[in-house]
Amino acid sequence: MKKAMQVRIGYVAMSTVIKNASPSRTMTYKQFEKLGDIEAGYRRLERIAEENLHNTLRLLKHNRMHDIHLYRMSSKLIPLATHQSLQDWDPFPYLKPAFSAIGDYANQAGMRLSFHPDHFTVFSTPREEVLRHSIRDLTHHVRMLDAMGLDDRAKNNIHIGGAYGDKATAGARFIHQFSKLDPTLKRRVTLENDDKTFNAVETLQISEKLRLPMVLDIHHQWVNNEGERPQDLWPRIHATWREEHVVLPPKIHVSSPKNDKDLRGHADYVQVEPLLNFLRAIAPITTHLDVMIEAKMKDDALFKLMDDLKQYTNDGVTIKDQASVEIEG
DNA sequence: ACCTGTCAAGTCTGG
DNA sequence: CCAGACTTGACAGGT
Repeated sequence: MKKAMQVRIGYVAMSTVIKNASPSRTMTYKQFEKLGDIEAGYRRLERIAEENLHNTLRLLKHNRMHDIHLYRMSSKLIPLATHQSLQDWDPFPYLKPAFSAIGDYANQAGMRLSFHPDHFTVFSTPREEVLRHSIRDLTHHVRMLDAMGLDDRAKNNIHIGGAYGDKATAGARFIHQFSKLDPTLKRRVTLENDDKTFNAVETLQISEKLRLPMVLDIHHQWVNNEGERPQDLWPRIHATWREEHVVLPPKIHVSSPKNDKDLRGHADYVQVEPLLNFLRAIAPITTHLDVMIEAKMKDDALFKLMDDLKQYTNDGVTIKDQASVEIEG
C-alpha cells in the first residue's frame, strides 16, 4: 500500500470572493485625536473592532462552507490596539463575546487559526524600545487568542528580524531575548524563514535551539537560500513540530514570484507545479501537512489551485474535498 | 465612483 | 545623521 500525505489548504486574512467583509477596518490616530472626546474615540474604535470580529466570523462560516480548515486572521482586528498613546484603553471586556464567538465556532469546526504579527515584531533588535514594543505586540496577539478560547495550538508566526550588520550576533540576541519571555508567550510562537535576512537554514537552527516549530516558506526559501533544496531540510523542519505537546501538522507557506523583475513580490495566484514537486518530495516522510497560501487573490487563489490540482488526479493526487488533497510520495 | 497621497511600524540603503 | 525605500490594506480628501 502506498503512503499518502494528507494536505489541507488555507489562506490569509481577507476574502476576495466575499465582498464587504473586511476584518481590518481601522481608524487613524489623527482621526481619533480630531474627535476631541477620548471616551467617544474609544467607543468608536470598539465598534470598528466589533465589526472586524463579526466579519472574521463571517469568513469562518464561508471557510466552513468550502471545507477550509486553515485560516490566518488579520492582525488589525482592533485598530490602534498597541498604539503608544492608547495604553490606558482596554477594549477586551467589551469585545469578549465577539472573540468568544470566533473561538467557539473555530473549535467546533476543528479549524486551525493563527496570527502573523507584522515585521515590527523583532526580537533580534538591539534597541530596548523596539524590544519593548515587540513584547507588547506579541502579548496583544496572545491575548486575542486567549479571548477566543483557543488553546496553544493557535500560534503567532514571526520572523527572526534584522541582522544589523552582524547576523550571527543578531541571531544570538534573538535567542537571548526570546528566552526571557513569559512561557505563555513562547508557547504561542512559530518561526518562519524570511526572504532577505534569516534564511531557512539559519531559522531552522534557531528553531531547534529554542524548541519552536518552524514554518517553512518555500517561496522565501527559493529566493534566500544557501544552495540547499527545501526537501533536504524537511526532516529537521518536520522534527521541530514533533516536540509540540499537542499533535499539530507541520505548516508551510506558499506563494509565487510576482514576475521576472520582482521575484520576491507575491503573484495573484500560486503556480501549481513547484508546490506539487515539493509536496511529492516530502510525502514519503510526512503524514499530514497544512499549506497556507499567501497570494494576492487570497481564497480565490486557493480555489484556483484546487482546480489546477485536478489535472493531476491520475498522477498521485486525490482531491478529498474543496480545500484538501492527498498526495502520494 | 475613482484616484492619489497618507498612515502605521520597523530595518536598511544611499547620500 | 537623516531622508527615502520597502510593505500592506485601508483611510482621507480631492475631483
